[in-house]
Amino acid sequence: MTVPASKTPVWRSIADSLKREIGDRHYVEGEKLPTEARLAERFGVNRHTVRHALKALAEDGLVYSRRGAGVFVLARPLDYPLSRRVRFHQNLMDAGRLPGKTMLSVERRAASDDDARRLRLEPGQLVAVSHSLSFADETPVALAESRFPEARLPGLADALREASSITEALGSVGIEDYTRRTTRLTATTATTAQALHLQTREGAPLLLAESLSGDGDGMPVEHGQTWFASERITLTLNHA
Amino acid sequence: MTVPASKTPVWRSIADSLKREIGDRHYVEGEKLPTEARLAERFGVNRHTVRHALKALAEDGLVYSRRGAGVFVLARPLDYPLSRRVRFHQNLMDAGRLPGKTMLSVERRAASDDDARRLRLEPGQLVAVSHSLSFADETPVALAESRFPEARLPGLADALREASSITEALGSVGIEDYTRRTTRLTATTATTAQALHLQTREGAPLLLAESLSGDGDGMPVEHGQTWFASERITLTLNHA
DNA sequence: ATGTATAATATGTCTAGTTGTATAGTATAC
DNA sequence: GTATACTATACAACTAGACATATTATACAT
Repeated sequence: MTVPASKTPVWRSIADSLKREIGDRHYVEGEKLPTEARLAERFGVNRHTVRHALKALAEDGLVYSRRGAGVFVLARPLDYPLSRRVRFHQNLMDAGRLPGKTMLSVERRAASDDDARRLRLEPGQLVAVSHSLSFADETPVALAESRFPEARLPGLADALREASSITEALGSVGIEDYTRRTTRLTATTATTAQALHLQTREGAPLLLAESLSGDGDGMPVEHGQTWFASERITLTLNHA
Repeated sequence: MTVPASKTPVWRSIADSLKREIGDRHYVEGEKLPTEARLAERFGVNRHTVRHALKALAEDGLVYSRRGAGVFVLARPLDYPLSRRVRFHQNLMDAGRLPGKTMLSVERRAASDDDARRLRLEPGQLVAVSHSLSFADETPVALAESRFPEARLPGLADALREASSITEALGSVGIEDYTRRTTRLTATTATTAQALHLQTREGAPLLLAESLSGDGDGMPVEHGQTWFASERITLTLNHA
């Protein structure tokens, strides 16, 4: 259900943060750290909490303080927490176009009010719903649920079941050209089921892209949600 | 001592009561609720029962609590368009929200290898580093850490400290026009410190946008990371 | 230049109050 | 029996403000 609550006190994470910065030479030996008040502002905590963190650093012999003057760097830590950013650097431009895609299921069902509004159908008309899993080099990176206006594009559900790609399936029902209209991005955490598919842990950060695609005339042809395993993938936008 | 046998638990009716009061603007955005102890007194229950009710409100995103400080009222979610020319203030005002930004800290320090590569400096040259927090109607929505090539734009750190916006600060050192070159999007979960700033819980989903902006000639002027409180904001891409 | 008074900053200490968490216990409903 | 709802107590973690004390920066007189 919930992410295992790490019970690291705030002051400790602040201490680690400063330790890392000293280790990375953001502050050099002899240099004065920002004042307690500024650090408190920066970390969004009370001055006393910062003092607690600084006390820990002082006890480690990393800094020392002089009343009225400031806090100064004494030495670098022998070892400090490694910087995060150990990431898979997978570049992809367009959400949902990845090599390696497995169709998990394709169903036909009546459009919900929401589906109908987005796909410009009447509630109750048929929509094709597909669930799919995308891979990059055998590793699952994205889980998608897409809805198509089956009522307007009869035979699409069957085509989706047989075709090897969405583009191909759409082509077989007469849509030669479809483009993404909008994408809305948020972050979520993985449910149990999502974690299973994406081979990650429950509560892992996921990037959720909700998209709407249309044909050349702007008529919607697909509306769906794609969950990316954020630890394995990065969406890159080139504002060219 | 006799409690009337009702089907709904006491904590739920307390939650409903508070919910109604917040809805009725009895308590406004950002305002602090009475302490748990006082609420317990007022409703004639144990503090833990009040806590149970407050937990429900927090899960609905209505309130947020800070240990040692109190419980505060939050605001509603909103949409945030991502485009080449990122103008936070304009976007929020278009959405009918009152934008705000507070500079948490501005420092100058030596560029790390990573900073240097991205900003096209030599390692060790000066970079200006700012931490800032953006608001919509008093509710924090984004936390940012930005790095600027101070070596190439002397005086920028001071300008950032005084100016009311990044655009203004860059303008004062001769950068009239800057645009976003790339944005990389991932999802993460909130660390303790991030949760504090964004007034959310530890482990809450965050949308992380890493961006690189350049001037008219393509020379980098800013490189930074922005963490969006995903429960309060959605990034929207218009593939126009 | 040098010394001095003064204001502004910065850290040190103290008191009080608030939320977070852990543990234990009681009554009631199913 | 065993959850569920609630009470009771204690302590940890953090905030908030006030004030003392040490240091630095500034202005000014000499």
